[in-house]
Amino acid sequence: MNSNPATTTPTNGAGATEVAPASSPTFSPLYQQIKALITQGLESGEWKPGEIIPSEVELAARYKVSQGTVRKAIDELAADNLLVRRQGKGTFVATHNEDRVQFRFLRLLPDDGDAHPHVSRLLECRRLRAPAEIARQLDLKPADPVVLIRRLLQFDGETTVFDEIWLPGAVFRGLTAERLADYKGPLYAMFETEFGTRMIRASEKIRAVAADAPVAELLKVTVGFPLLSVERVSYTYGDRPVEVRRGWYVTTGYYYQNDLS
Amino acid sequence: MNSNPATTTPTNGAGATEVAPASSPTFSPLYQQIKALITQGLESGEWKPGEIIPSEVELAARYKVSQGTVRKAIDELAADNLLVRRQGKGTFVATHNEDRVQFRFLRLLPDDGDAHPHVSRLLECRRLRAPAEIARQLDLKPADPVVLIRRLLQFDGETTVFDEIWLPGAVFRGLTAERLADYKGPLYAMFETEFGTRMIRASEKIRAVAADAPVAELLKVTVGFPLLSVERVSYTYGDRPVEVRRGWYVTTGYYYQNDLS
DNA sequence: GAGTGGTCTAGACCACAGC
DNA sequence: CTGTGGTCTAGACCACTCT
Repeated sequence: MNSNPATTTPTNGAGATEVAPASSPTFSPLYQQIKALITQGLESGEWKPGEIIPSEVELAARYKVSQGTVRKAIDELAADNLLVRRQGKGTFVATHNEDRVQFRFLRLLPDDGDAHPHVSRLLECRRLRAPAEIARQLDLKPADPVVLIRRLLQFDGETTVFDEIWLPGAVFRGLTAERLADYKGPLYAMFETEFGTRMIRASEKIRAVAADAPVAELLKVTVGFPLLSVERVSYTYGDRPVEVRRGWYVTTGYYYQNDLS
Repeated sequence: MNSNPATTTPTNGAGATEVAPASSPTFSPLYQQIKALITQGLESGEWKPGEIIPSEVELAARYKVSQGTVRKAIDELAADNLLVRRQGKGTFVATHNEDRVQFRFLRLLPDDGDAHPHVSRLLECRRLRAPAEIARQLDLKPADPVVLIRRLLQFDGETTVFDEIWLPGAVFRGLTAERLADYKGPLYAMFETEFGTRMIRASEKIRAVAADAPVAELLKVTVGFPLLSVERVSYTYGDRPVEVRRGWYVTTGYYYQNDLS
């Protein structure tokens, strides 16, 4: 039938000319099945972030479909930011490392100019049992182990962001303050290279809140000062949540940039 | 050569088998030229919002290209939300009217549930000369005529949003408080059907600010209360700015939803 | 020159909507 | 049944990159 791409080859076309049998109630186009197969390869680690994947011709041969079908599958994966096409070179697995795609997840910009390297200052990194709300958002059982990271971000020397980051303990097993402090570059790059967990997408809830005493002191503002509250849940392959991040942003001189299209 | 799609037909292929001459320094794919031609048809009003455009076969014949090339052009226009494909029916010009695509531009959601019809209360609508900053953002000359709309939005009876909306006076010539009050439905739908100006995309700068006295009174909060400040510039065809909107949102019980992907 | 992705074509067939 | 968009194929050629 036309439903189970869990095997190595797509379900259509034992022969070459035969195409979608279709008419089944759960019809799925061939290229969607190919897309799922490629995603499996990404998820299983067959092709790692930054690496090149086989050429379209090779994949077409492997999956016994035409190059055009592979192309359409890759097109969608590239649109989803899972793959990156480079004409003349090949197709690569997207990575949080050597990319200026970090402005995809940190959208705080200065009122003037644009570029802004930031410095992270780690406050703590400890393991504890998940509070009920965090467990719910991470799809864990209550009291499952989690890692809590608290940190400050400075832009041009100004303390601008306070983050509380919650991660499932089972996935981030060897994560310690030392390893965090040693690592250069964005957190998501570390998660990807050190723990094999790649953030694919995120969903944010944004509010304006008044600074309470502890946060006010960290961000060097007065109690009651208006802060941008950003609550983010990040997802990896299969839409599995793997991070809850609660951020408090000082938005004097900086703003959160968003494009509606 | 391969550069001027301002004429009625694409620049490639006088014959049928001849394809892109290319090798020119300003190479542009055929489907991009088709895309530009279709966009012209949208902008000129040849096909109006909500209407159906010619079938792929027809367009292919008109432009003297293959159906596949037209298809790729339409695919991109649909991805940009300028067109909407409906299998079995045809391809339609996107519209702000009969669509639940209004949640694309108003992203305030209640903490529980999801749906939320809102009521608009018009405070004023008057014409004046553009302040320097507004003129700059709307790409007008200082002191050019503009329309200023001030209004409140209520969700479930709660006053949640105060908006100041600036529009170029030349485009919105007959816009009055009466017409605004009479019109049912979202503003962008009215702009589209009454003034032929369709909003395509928008860019927002979001901050947390303290309510000042006038805004606090309108939103029924205390002075200094944290509000979400949303400054939006909206664009129509050709990336021409046609609206500046400054909103103040009460985010207790509501949040601004954003997806990073 | 060889290999990669990118474009374009032509033709076949399928899924869906409306008559 | 007809017309629409949606899928799939096969082949040709172009643009880009590296050797």
